[in-house]
Amino acid sequence: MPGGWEAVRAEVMGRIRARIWGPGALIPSEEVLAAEFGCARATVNRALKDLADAGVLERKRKAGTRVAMLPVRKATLDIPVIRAEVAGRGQTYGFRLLTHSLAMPPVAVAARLGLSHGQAMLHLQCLHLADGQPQVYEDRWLNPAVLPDPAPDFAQISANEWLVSNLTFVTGDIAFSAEAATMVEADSLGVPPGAALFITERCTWGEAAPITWVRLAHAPGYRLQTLL
Amino acid sequence: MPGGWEAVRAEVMGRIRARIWGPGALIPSEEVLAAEFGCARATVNRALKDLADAGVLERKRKAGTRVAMLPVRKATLDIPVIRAEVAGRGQTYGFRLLTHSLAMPPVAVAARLGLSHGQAMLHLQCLHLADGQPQVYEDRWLNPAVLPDPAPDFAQISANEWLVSNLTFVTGDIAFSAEAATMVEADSLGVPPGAALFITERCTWGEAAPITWVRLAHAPGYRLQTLL
DNA sequence: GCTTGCCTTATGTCTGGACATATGGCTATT
DNA sequence: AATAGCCATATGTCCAGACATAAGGCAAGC
Repeated sequence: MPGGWEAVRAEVMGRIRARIWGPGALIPSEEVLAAEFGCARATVNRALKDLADAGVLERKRKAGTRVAMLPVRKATLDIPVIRAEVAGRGQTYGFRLLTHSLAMPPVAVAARLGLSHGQAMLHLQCLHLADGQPQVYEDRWLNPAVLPDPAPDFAQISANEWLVSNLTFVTGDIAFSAEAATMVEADSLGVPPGAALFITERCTWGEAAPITWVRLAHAPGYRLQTLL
Repeated sequence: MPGGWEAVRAEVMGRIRARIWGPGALIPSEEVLAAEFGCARATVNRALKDLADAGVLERKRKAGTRVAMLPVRKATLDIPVIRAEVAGRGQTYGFRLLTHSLAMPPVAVAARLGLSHGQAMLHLQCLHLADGQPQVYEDRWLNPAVLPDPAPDFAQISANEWLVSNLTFVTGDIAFSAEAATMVEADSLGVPPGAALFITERCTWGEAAPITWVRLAHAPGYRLQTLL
């Protein structure tokens, strides 16, 4: 039964589907499977690791490999860069800086980034456009300590793009939710106040210091989609 | 410089951060790096593959490995099973079947699943509760062909749970958006009509036949969160 | 009975070697 | 000049063997 690690994965997956190995069941060890499939243990390892990454199997040293009780499906979605997303739809991208100031961040933001709340941050509000139509309203707080001395002109280049191409961030988190449009958002996006908006909220930290907190309010109709 | 493939990954990542290898730059071949780091090529391969999976590198045969121009960050989020999610917060899970009928699906649903629109499907509407409070309004169309002859009693077990533990699905897609609450949703969730709801829409197909289309409307306050 | 520590075992990783496969670029042909 | 075919090369995969590491379970000691 040749075909490489993908064949092994397919065979194992098949047995799980056929309920030869039901949910929670312990499956044979890598060594045994390697002998059965006539391949090296490393090949079985590759296949099982892949299934474990996908959430189908649960592996623990010594305990062995078992079929996940609840097949917690994992989806990988790539965080879109707005310009690329707009360009990908064949529309022309535009961008307008609305406000730009050094101010005290709300406690929630400072706390989230782990900054003392006596620290001023750069506050940017801007609008991303597709073919002239407002697409995303962006509200961003930026740690001034991470910027170079002649600070970039954020009226020319979107803060997001400057950051991704100048600071390779180490860690961060992202959250999605739905919220009613505030007055400002409604006004900027050209929708009635209270309209349902898709919200992306992101925090990123650099090697030592926090970098930025950003909240994106997407115009109605926005869908975040991915394969399972 | 020992330490295994994670050390190699860290070193490579460090050079990218330090802009020794800038965005778009071609980095040395696996063989060269293996010689430099004093390890086997397979170890370098493991490290580079990991960074490629994370979206930091782009690899092509013969062309070599280069630093991604736009570091498209990928986030993996695990699709929650509502019962587990509620239980995980220490709340007691509840579930109410609202309607249950065999009916013609809307064209959009049938088309999405690839069924001829002359085909009747099982239509379920139900409500998921946490400590008695409505959490999620579920609207589901289910292909009756995938059910066993004495169909499960979906008033007792949530369709979602019956499916995940009885049909290991092969493929599917999922989409997230924000929409204003319809009358029915508002009524069921106990929110004003038009409130901003977080919507999850999922399609799943089995080996041969489509299985189900489901739309979940989450009560206000719901956040889908993950690390980058 | 309860705890502590060893011992076995299954997975995780590394090595050094090999072949497979895709593909950019060169070369020879039209 | 345009095109078709070949070749060198970088990645993808595989193998057989080895050691590392975590952790379940058993046994000895308290």
